[in-house]
Amino acid sequence: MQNLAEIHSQSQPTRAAGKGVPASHSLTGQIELMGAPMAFARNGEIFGENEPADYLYKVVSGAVRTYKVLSDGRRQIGAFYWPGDIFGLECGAEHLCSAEAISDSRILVIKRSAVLALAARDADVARQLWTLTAKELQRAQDHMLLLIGNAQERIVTFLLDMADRGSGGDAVELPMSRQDIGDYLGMTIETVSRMLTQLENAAAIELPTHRTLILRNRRALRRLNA
Amino acid sequence: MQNLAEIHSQSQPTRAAGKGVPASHSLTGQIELMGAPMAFARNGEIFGENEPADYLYKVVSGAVRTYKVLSDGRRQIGAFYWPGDIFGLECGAEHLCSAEAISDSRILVIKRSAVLALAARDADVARQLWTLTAKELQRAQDHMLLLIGNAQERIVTFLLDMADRGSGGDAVELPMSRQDIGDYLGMTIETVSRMLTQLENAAAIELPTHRTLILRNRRALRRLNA
DNA sequence: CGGCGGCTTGATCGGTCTCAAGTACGGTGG
DNA sequence: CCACCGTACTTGAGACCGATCAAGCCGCCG
Repeated sequence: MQNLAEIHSQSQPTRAAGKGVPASHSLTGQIELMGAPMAFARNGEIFGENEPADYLYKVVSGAVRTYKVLSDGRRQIGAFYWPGDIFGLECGAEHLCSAEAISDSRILVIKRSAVLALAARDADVARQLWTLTAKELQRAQDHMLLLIGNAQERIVTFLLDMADRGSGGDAVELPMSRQDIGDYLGMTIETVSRMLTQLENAAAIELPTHRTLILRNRRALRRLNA
Repeated sequence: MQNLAEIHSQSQPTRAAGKGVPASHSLTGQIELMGAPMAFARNGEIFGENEPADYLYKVVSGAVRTYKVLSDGRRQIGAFYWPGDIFGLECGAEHLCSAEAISDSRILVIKRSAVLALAARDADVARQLWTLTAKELQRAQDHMLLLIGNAQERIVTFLLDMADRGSGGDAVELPMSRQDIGDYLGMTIETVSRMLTQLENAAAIELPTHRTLILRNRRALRRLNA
């Protein structure tokens, strides 16, 4: 039910983009016409590290995590993707990380070869592939800055990020587990939990459900964020 | 003196590439013809964060660091660049980090507008701009993985990296200070120093000079690295 | 109602930072 | 060539933060 609602709210702007497309979104528009929607169950693998990167992906509904697993078993989550986000785009022939659905998701699956062929003819499309990768780079660099802060700074930055990417209001649905958050921020679930409790006690946030976050004092959060 | 020698050893392969250019290096070849060499003194600023990204850069001799400074004064070094490396390439209009010469350096300075114009006409050049950014992304992701390890793992990975990028032998010149290393690895200079001493005591490395590193036991290092 | 998985809370341990001296090195001038 | 100085680096002691290990709690689903 919830998924169906999400599909509607997401696919409508998509169709609109397919008609009156601003130049800067032509890749998104043209690409989507080449894509086939697919359903992935919660925790289902979308692609694995070192697999051939024959496709790229766009989230229609649900949410996705990309990650690498280190030799000692630790898992580092590289990014979370929301409806509208494109992921799995590689310049080389293989995926550099794995991707899984965080919740039941619908994903547009797009043939890479078709996109590359288009890019070879259309400089505009080529530039947008480059732009997408540059955005990923910027995201990775911001993520690096996150990892050098202390636990509180990491959590606060993360929560503000989540809120910015959500509906815009103060209530945010967190589709990922505490383990996911920990693996994204480079800390244990215990520390994640403690920091959340601490922020709740400080009246900066509220957690009516484990997966529901309400920002109560953005100003205070931004101050802690420094 | 040393600089002149470096310029020679570096500029020769460059000239060779300008003549019989493999397709996959055409950007490097064509771009260099558009560049003007410039000298930067040790610690000299090459560009600053948020400045217009009108140029991109290629190290001829010396070494370069890119970094961001956080509001609380901490500095995070994003990458080190050696002769042959290209840096400062942005997809957007502004630089996202600052860049400084680590030692006295000669840098090829290339007009971005010329490169972009070329890319708009030549799909091959466009693809190589994309490839360069994708390489940066991969580097940033590896750097993230570095930051989640403990101090010993970070140092060991760093040293092995340095050795790989050096002449290939076991002796490596480290042009950067302990502070640079610390800001790259997200730790204090004291911890950097302690880890180096510890590795030296374990006979894994040797530090005849503060800036000279000799790997004595790569196997042991790789094991610590895990 | 029972059981399981995900989350929280508590106590302790260890690693890294911080603060504070001490030391070696490179450059400069006598 | 040596003495001097300043900077960069090393070493040490103590505090603090987050990891670890171990219970306990909550919500969910059968």
